[in-house]
Amino acid sequence: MHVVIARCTVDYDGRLTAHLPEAVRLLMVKADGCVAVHADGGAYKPLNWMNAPNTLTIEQADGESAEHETAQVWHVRSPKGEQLTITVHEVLAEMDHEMGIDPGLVKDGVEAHLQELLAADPTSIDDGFRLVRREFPTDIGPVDLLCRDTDGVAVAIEVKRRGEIDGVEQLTRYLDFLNRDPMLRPVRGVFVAQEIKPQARVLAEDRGIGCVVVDYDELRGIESDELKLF
Amino acid sequence: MHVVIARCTVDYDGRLTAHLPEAVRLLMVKADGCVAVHADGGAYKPLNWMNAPNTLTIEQADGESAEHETAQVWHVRSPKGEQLTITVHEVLAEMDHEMGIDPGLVKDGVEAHLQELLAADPTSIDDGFRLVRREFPTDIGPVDLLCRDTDGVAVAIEVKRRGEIDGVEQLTRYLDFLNRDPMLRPVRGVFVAQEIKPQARVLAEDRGIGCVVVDYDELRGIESDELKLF
DNA sequence: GTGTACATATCGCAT
DNA sequence: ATGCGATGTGTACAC
Repeated sequence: MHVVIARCTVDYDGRLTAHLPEAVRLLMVKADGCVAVHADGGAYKPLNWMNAPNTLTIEQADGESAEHETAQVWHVRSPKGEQLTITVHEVLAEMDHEMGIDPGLVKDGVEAHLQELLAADPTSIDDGFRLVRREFPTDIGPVDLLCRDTDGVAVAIEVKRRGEIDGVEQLTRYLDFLNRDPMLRPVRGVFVAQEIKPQARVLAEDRGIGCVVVDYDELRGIESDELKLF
Repeated sequence: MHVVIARCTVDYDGRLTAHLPEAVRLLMVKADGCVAVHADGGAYKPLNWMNAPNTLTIEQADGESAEHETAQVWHVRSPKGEQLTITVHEVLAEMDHEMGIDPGLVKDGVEAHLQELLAADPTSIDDGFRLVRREFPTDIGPVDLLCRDTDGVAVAIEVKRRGEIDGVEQLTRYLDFLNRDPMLRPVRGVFVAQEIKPQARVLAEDRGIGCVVVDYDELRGIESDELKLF
């Protein structure tokens, strides 16, 4: 990892073109060759960047350039033809350090957990729901949960952390395919999420898809309560 | 901007919980208070982070902690109740620098520009197109452009930098809703992008949606040519 | 403030 | 490679 604080101007030409006028910024070059230009604010996203793989060549200023206060020009090029040019006018601080490979991150609390909890107790979606299968396969991908309701009617369930329009589209596609299967037909749909956006709800209801909002912590509570009973 | 390279362990508890085992990483604290933990690879996204606003308190190790090799514990807390805890075992390098406010980024070539250019001259999509409205509202969100063709028929236009299947789905939804309005019906659709992926084109054509590929530089050229006429 | 769509999104997985 | 889904998405813009 190489870190430089420098007064610089930056130009990117690739998927779009962008220009950064002269200012003091942090330049970060990682071991895999990716480069990021950070301002002193604005969350974690850099102003400009180039992902690996790419090649970095640093052109030292010759005499004439030095007159124009240019110390270095960094050329970062990717195989796809993207290009980032950093003109370094002045280096204010610098740091270099070996870091080794990171052991990586352990996460908890994402959609998979929500799906597990609902699979363990589908009645938390609607009374009498019985699980047929998790990740029920269709030609266009697996449905999160397939259940049957009290009347024995098949119910396809799409689980999301945040319910937005895309999720309704996804469930609609699954329903289209599931309803071609004479063994399953008719299949109705239920959209389950911790939060459902109004426009997603409009679209879902317009298509006869039910909407259920669930609480992750509450589900986890119910789950642990039920475990206590055994 | 404060930058530290340190052997550390990291725990995040907020929208999810996550843990990073001990390793050498770069810690970045920006002037606005946001904090990022970077590994020496993996593009520009940090392993963990906390966006502004938040408060950072650094707890120096007391004697007992020092026995366990802990030098500092950083507590980052956001008003939303998210929390990032960085246990610093050893500081390997450090850097601190004032950078001032960044003058900001000038971008060119994003969808908004494309939409502006097309709104200014819809005939670059098809001869005789007249603009009715940009961001024409529907119950499920705004359509990029609504035009009328030479026959006075309404045309909904979805603009994308890169035309993929999602964009066709989006336009299809708008068309479904627009075609319920007796004042507009019938509404046809045109999908406009700098590049249209083959599968997106197949889907669009299957649904009777037209596809138009436009060249950004050329549009800008036409635009400046027309400006010259005035 | 809320809600929606865009992003040089990134990232991972399956085909 | 391409498509598709998830992300602690983040961010700007409209209502």
